[in-house]
Amino acid sequence: MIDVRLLRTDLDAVRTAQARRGKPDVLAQIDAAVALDTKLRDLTAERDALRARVNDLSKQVGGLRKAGKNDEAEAVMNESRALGETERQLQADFDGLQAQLRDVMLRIPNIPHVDAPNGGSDADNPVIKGPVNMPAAFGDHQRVPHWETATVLGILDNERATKIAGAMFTMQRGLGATLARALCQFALDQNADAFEEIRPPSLVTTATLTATGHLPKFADDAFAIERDDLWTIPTAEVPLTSLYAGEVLDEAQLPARLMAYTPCYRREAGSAGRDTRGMLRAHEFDKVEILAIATPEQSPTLLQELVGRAEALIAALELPYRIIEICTGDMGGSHHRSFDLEVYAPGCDAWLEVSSVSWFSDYQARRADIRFKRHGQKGTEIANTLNGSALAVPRVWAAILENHRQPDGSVRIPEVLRPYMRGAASMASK
RNA sequence: GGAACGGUGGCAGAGCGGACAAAUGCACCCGCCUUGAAAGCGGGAGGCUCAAAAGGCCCGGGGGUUCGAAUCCCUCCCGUUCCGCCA
Repeated sequence: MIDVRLLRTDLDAVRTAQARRGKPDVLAQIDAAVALDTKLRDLTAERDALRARVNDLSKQVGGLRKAGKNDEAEAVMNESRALGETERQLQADFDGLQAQLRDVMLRIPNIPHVDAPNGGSDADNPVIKGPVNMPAAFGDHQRVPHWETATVLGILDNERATKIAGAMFTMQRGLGATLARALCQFALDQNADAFEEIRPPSLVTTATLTATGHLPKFADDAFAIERDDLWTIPTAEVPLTSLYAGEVLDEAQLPARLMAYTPCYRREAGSAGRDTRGMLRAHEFDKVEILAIATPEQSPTLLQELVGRAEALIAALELPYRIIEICTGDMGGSHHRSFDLEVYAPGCDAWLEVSSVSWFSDYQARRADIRFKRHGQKGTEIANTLNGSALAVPRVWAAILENHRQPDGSVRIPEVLRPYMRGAASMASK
């Protein structure tokens, strides 16, 4: 959520910034929020004055009773009783308005960072680095889609995954499964110097999924376990962001750096029929996420650090990549500023998004109620959150199969992964 | 799933219808004392809302009773222990 106070103090700035997203309905939501907020504040003043009166009368009753003046006490009680009726009515109105305001506020997106590039769609995302590791030319042996190579090598069995779980599920076998696990372990180990490893729940409550901004707007994208009122997580961002929800952290604890490997579940509603082959899109996949909870001042540096860490992993895997910045029209609703890391897959002839690193300013932290206290200062302040995929398995898995495919049809395993694959240097058909 | 007992400030823990934002201890901050520190003594300090003051709200969440609820009632959630089941 953005701070409601911004609507009162900097309405024009909010409008201008939100207009950069190019979503007309957002401006309408802002107007609605302003109207509700104004009414709510008037009502609050009215209700509080009434309450003050009731509180005062109640105290009088206590005093009169003790003094034995029961008749006078009775009169005051009657007056207070009458006011109580009005108070209850005002409170009911208040509750209704507040719920409406919250509902609108939850749907208003974050304010883009001043440096986020303007643009209307992903076509406008500028490439800010790369291509890196791009060979002058790819060999014919690399122009083979990973699903063909994987089938020949017997390391991917999506037909049986479909038999077991339905369309859009994948299943790796043998060294293919080992490779998926190796990528996760590698990503965790590479970031263990600065991040605490967490193994969080992958099923979460509605409140937790709301904190990150996935609800209420994107309910269709998540699997719901209705009987138990739980949701499957689309990313480890969800449980990690809420790890300190409702808590007040000491300034010295920041930045808190957390990382987690989790399975990720996405319904991919609206994507039926797209990327049906191979590993490019699935309902369930593995990912290692790195995340920071920080002060606003620490955030810009952390954002660069997270991008750098994601980049280092891809570079170590000897894959061609580039970094793009997400423009205002393509940015996620919770995002303040974000960058994507794309890997080139010669077999598919496509740039695959393998990592997305974002700064959420205080948008998620306000929803999750994560605050911190500065030394020597009164009060608390909303924290900032940032996160990024250190490594998302499926597309990296696919890119390895395509980039590292050898003329003889085998796939070379990058050096850095071999210790995680029982020393295997390549995957070849039997 | 069943039973019992709990959920109060950063932590521990009292309060169980009327001046309770809430005793006390620990931790914390500021003084005094001291060469410095500890101990001791004195003082301070919760969060949210409001531009601020006033006011209001917050004793797990929600609802109810009452002139008045941390305190009584209902309900949900969470925790601990025991039983059952189980990887």
